[in-house]
Amino acid sequence: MGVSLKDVAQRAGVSIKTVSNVVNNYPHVTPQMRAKVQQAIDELGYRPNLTARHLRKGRTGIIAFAVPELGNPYFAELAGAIIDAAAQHDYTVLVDHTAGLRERELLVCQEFRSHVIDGLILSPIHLETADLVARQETSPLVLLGEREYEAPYDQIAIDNVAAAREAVRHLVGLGRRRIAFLGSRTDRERQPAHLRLRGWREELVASGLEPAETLVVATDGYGRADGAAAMSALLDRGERPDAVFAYNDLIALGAMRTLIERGLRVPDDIAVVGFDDIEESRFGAISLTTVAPDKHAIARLAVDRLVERLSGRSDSEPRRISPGYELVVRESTGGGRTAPGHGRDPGPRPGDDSPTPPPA
Amino acid sequence: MGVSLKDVAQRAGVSIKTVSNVVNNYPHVTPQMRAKVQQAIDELGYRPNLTARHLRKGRTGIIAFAVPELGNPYFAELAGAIIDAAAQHDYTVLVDHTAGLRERELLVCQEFRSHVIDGLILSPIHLETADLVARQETSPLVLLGEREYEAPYDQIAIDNVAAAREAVRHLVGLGRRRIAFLGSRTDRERQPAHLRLRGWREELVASGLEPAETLVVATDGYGRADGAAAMSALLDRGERPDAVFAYNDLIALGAMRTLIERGLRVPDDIAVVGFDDIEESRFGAISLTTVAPDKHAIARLAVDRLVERLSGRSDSEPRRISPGYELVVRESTGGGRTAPGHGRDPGPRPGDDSPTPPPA
DNA sequence: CTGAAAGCGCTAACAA
DNA sequence: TTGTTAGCGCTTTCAG
Repeated sequence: MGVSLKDVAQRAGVSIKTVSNVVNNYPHVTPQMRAKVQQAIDELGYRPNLTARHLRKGRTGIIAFAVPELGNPYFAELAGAIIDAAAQHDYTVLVDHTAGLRERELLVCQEFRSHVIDGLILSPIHLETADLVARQETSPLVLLGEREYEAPYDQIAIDNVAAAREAVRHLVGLGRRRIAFLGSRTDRERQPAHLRLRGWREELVASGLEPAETLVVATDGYGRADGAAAMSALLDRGERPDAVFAYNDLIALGAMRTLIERGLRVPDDIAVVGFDDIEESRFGAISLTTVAPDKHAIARLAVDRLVERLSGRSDSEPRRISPGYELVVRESTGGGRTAPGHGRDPGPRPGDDSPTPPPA
Repeated sequence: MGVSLKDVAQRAGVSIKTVSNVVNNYPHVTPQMRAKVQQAIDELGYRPNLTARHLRKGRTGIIAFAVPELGNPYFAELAGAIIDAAAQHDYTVLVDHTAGLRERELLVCQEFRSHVIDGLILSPIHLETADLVARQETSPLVLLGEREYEAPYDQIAIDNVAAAREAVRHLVGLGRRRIAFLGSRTDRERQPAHLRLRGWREELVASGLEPAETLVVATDGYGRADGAAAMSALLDRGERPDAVFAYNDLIALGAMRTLIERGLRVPDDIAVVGFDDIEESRFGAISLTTVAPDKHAIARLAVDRLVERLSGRSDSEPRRISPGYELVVRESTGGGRTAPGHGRDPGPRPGDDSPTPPPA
């Protein structure tokens, strides 16, 4: 086995407590004592057993971040931001993915590494309010993502309806009239409130246009292939939209690929808007207009909220917090061909951080 | 504090051991005893404290995977594969990123979460052989990535030189003569063996072409913006390559973006080849020809190797293992416009799994 | 400023 | 089949 405090103490001829003091940088240790102990530590190659420390202290300094799919750049980018935000508070992040399976989402939020992770940030897809309400685990949980829950947990999400409406408004402003929505869900379970779809509907109505259900295409997943397939399906059944608003960037990118393959011009024939602002969207042959949630704000808010609860500094009511977002106009809707990654960072619009009626 | 075994035992009126037996599904427990205990567990909402279990057992079931940047889809995709592979062995993965900083790479491989992670899979960039040799930490380490080390650790990496040569050969076979390399490093430290660059050089020479150093462009990082900048720099200094081989897909994608912005046609004017086969490469307006390492094989091999050492089943010599790869020809080099994601999965070529001279 | 001892919650001998 | 008990390595009172 490894070298323990006891071994070091023996070697240095001091008590275990003294070694502990040195290891933990306890201030009141005489320099010569410190030196002596340090030497023993070095000689033996001692490294503290964090597991034991965790057991003793009742916390580990590890938080988990669970996403549907790491292969989706949005979540990968978000994970990176969360790792950084957590590091600022001396927390390490354990990233897991649920593969978009309800079962795994349940597992993660119920009994995942109990007592090993201090808290959890979860971006669910299939979880229902009831699942959350039935949650046994007592460690703090912060929810991310598009869905809203009536459960007593903090939720960090941009105003999806407003953002979707802004995207659609942009298309309408461009003179588009037949605007399709790609990425509605096909779950057999009751269709959850789809905020982005609702935004599409509301804005069309507000603009005096009819939200034609024939222009709504469901997808199985949220990837490029799903977007490509959805676009094909739409075209194949004879629909000719003049614009497409996709649930996310990947679906939008897949759809664009299909359009190009079929010889349709973007944005001339069909304009495309996505959602997420993954880096890829800035660099495609045709850069993508998209709703850009402020990922760093989301990460920071989620981690801050979690850490606050962890530190017992806050037992306030759970809140819904809305970080900022902005619509980034690029070539796929006729936006200027600005060099990607340059000259377009006005900063996201300020989010609404004010308390909202607690979800439960 | 939480509910412990003792609490449950008390409640059920049995000993602590009996509860432990139930929790661990120890077979020899009478059904009625099991039921009684289970009831107490449910009533109290008991969940085992894994930290205590870890301390007792000396292992945690957690392995770490450290990559330079999660924002790079290659690493995100690989992380997903590793999480899945680890789950098969009942291991959980803690993903961390080093932000491409040498300091963080050192930290991760030296004292990262000591005794909390059972082992580490690391994809380094800046680490030197000497760093590895000086490593104190005794937990198993498996290395991934392009660099080769003379250190006593398992290394999983495709044959980068051969793969690069195959990519260049493909371009030469297309009649290209002025083939640029994008993504050489600009580190102030001594330039490490750059296998892909070496492959470029070797293949050009073998083809009777001269590897013109003016066609090699260094980049600061490995992202799309770096690729775009490198391509711009090359064109700005008046070079007119007829093909580009990039260190990775992101650089290739960025370069393509620049070419399109400047009105150059891909592949007609300039053909482009990348490396990594990230999903994005299949779905761009112009799909990207690329070297596709077998990510799932890499993940599986890395995890298997680590788990083997963890279980003490193997204290064999560290090995270099080369998983398979394949060159996927797509539109950026004039490949047929096959629908993305379809009809092109002959499976990677078999890798060389035979033992090679141990790295140390 | 340093030492002795208790105990975090669990597992695994060993006993009964 | 179930109970008792001794630690895993650490932090933390409480004395000295």
